[in-house]
Amino acid sequence: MALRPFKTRFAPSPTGLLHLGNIRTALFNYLLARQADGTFLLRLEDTDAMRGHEKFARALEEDLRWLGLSWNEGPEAGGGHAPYAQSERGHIYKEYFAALESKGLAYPCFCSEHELAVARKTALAAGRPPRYSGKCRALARAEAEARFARGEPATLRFRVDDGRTVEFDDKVRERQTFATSDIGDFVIRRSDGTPAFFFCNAIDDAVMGVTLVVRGEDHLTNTPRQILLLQALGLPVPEYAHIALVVGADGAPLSKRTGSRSVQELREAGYLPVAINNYLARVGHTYDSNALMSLQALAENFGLSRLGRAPARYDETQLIHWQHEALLHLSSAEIWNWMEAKVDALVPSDKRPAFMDAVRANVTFPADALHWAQIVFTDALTVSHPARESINAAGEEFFDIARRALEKHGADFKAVSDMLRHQLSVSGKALFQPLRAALTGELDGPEMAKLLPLIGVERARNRFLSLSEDLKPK
RNA sequence: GCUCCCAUCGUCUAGUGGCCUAGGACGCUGGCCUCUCACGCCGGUAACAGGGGUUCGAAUCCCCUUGGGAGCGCCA
Repeated sequence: MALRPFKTRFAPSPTGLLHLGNIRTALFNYLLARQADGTFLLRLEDTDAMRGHEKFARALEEDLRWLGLSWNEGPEAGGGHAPYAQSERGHIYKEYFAALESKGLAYPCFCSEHELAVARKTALAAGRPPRYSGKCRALARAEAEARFARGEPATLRFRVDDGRTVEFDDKVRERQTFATSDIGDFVIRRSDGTPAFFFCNAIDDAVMGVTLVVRGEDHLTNTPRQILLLQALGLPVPEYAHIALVVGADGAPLSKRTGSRSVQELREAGYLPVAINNYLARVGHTYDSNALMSLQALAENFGLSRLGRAPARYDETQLIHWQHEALLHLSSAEIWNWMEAKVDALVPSDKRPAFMDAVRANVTFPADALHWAQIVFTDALTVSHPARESINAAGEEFFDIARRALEKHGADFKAVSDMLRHQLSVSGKALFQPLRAALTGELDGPEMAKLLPLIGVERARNRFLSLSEDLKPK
């Protein structure tokens, strides 16, 4: 085979939102292409018009771009193999159907769906693999044409002869051997004339010059069929790498039940792309370094040989770890940008740097930032149960003195707490906890010395005042 | 049911016959720092699924069992 430029691809079907498993496959393909300075191709597998929706295609492209997984061939990016949506490539598949038929490698099958379903069921019940019987294999050409003429629907089946083996070297799983007798004749064109997924997928990979297909392990047993198809057509066969699937915390396939979320949901929750990429690149794959890496570094150090072969579990606590790491690397401007408009509206522009400085170590998601912004810059205060207990334990006098300290020293937290310490002879927890509780409604959070000036004397004073009122014996 | 794949701390993993009294990361946890939480630093907890072989020697090789995953469609 002539040396062809390195090309990987991601070929999702736009029938729903992208989830972590999909994205991981996309990431690996992207990383490999980038590492080899090759091409990362995006193709939309929308063969089934009923389920493939334009809006999902757009969402998927947006997700990919957001993660930084830009494709250099495909929709919008262009390239020499357009169109990149299978729904628009019918004429290409048609040619290959014809080629196969003329070589006698494919034949029409008039078996009804119902008939096949029954056969499958009985085979299963009898402990046999549910393969196609080959009933229409030997149909005379004349008979087939007569039935066509009568308007009988037929699928087109690819002929797979028994007694051969198909072998290939999987880049992750190494040598794979399959017996053709385990495969059986399979449908490549549905009775409504649309091409089957298997078929388009293989043809497009070959025709588009894909040299390495990295996909989920669920496609492993599809591979020999596709190889047979490509060989029959004299098309180049790409190399394959089948990666283990990601499963949920319970070891079962990933689902919403097990906490898996769509990329869109993760984005909305405020996860950073670099966090997601670093996490995903380490699920079932390992790097020497535990540091946060850019896509470039992730690509440079990626290796199919460093991939595990067992299904890996999705673990959100590790995703959150990478989110923390990612946050640490952001500049103030970037953090500010990351926090949402809601936060923006609450924080006076001259207080932004101080607010960011005070709060950033305590923030994992924009929602956390919003929470602190509300505490600091709005009058309303929700007091948590433990904070309330701490306040009650401190008592009325505590907050009277706190108020006076504030009036005397202003928003100087150290001076305020010192005054309380001396006048009430309290220190440590008994001193600081009620102060924090009264001022923020929480028992933990950013440094008070930083928060108090932001809250301001007026608002702080009101909080102390209203507590003194509440706690006054009736 | 049949075929294929897989199996190291709770999780992601390092480990390819002696360097393993099994290493790292996340989590959890003790300490320091400290008003708290977080950050940071220093510790700790915790695994070779089970059973047979092979070998001077096995996490590493073989077999069986168990467990998990995938496929067997006119789904993608």
